[in-house]
Amino acid sequence: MTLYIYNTLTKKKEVFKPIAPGKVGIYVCGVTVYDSCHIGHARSVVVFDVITRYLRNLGYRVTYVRNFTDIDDKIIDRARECGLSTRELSRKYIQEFYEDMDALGVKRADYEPKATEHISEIISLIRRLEEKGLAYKSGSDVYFSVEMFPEYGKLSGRKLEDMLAGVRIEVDRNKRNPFDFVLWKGSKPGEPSWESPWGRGRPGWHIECSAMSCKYLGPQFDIHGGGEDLTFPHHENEIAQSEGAFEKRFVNYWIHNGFVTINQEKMSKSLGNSLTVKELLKRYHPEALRLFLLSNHYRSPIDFSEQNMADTESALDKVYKLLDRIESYIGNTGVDPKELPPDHYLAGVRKRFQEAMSDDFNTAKGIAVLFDTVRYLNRFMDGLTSTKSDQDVQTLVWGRTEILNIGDILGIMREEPATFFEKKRLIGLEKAGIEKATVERLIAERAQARKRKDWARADQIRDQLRALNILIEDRPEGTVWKVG
RNA sequence: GGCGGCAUAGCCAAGUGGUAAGGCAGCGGUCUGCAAAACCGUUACACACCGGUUCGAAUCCGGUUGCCGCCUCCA
Repeated sequence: MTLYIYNTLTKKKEVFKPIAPGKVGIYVCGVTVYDSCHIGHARSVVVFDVITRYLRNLGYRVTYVRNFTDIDDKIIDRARECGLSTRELSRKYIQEFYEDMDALGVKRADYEPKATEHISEIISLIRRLEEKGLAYKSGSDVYFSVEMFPEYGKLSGRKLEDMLAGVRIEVDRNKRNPFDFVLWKGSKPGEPSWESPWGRGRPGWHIECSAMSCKYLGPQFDIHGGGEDLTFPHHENEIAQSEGAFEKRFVNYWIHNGFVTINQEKMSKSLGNSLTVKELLKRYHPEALRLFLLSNHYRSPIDFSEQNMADTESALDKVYKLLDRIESYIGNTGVDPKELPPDHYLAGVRKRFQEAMSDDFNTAKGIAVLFDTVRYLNRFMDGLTSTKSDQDVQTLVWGRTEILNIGDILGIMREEPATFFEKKRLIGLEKAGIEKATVERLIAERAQARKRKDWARADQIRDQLRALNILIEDRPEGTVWKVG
């Protein structure tokens, strides 16, 4: 199936053609590790996790690189505040990043390079730029000269003249042009630094990505991603550095994800509305967060709100309920899904999902296919009679396989239904501050009342539970409950 | 000021030059001791507004309004 990708560079959806047939090299800008990850970081990481999963599902051999920026001004400032070394601080937040992203079911990248571990690559790249006349030393710093790179601005669609007209950058005397950016920054006493041909210092922000992407993917590769805010200046500068140094096209497809807003407001420290992943994981099932992040197209903004999360949770429950329903029907029949009955609807599911995902990774559309399938299977089960036929069981096994296959790509439906609902209950109890034993005692009591057909008492207990925000559901095999 | 994006039902959100996916919520029904869940049915004076192109546009073009992002560290 033809994969289309919207390319920020051309502002068009293009047919994806890898440089080497069957292989894809992808580099995504990771986080600067000076603070906890927020939901915006999570979106970017989850989106590119799904993109790489999907590329692999299509059969590509993917080399996925996602970096950590572990040295820069913010890290230095923050480390000073915390009384830690920059190394200690960045380690702490890298560990936290992994805790958060593991919980969200994000797979590790193939390479996760850190800037501080690639100083020599960075230095040799800067030297190369210097040799080509694209970089100059000024004071204790080394800058990239944007005027020496005629295509500067091609990614973000800006022209130097235009930008200069509305310049808001304070003029830096060290720079020849206000848009020149630092490649190597001389260090002040007490700052972390490395030896270099220009004296002790540290790399500028942009150069690490040029140096590390080249090391792991070569000077030219297929896909480069990141948040949309990175388009300018970061990615623009990466292009200038890499194409300036190697004189060939750096990246074929640029992918940028949109932002997360909180109740329609931009998330920012000054508004005090940033939501950390760690905090959110206490309130929501990780897969609900993940499904929420994938429910809009990756390039559109997505608004986080209690309401939107509640909707997403209900939607996710619906899929797990179906899986639960299927499992309790088929039991451990050990049916081999290879001997599948003809079912035209189920036969088309995979293709429809692929069509959605191949259209610029349209997860929202793909999720619609998932729910269509859920409805189909629920309807199918409604029509089942009490005599279990092999044919029916096989159809359900097939259906479940298709659901789980979609789940594999989106990174959801990773749990057994029973585990999922149990985890949700625990999160709910935690939020509501209720003991599990209390709930179970009341349900047992109600079961007794129901047994002797004391409906008044049974309903009274149900109301009591409802007051605690516990909702119950009587099934043939017993009563189940959840936190509302 | 420059560049770009978005405006679809109560809410969230896809999509297409030929007359609107999916989710949530609501209502009616089946089911249930009653509920819940699930399913069935139902819910858009037609897709911000005004022009234009077209046999036909919400989908293409131009303009207007509103919202947002980037241009400074930022996913």
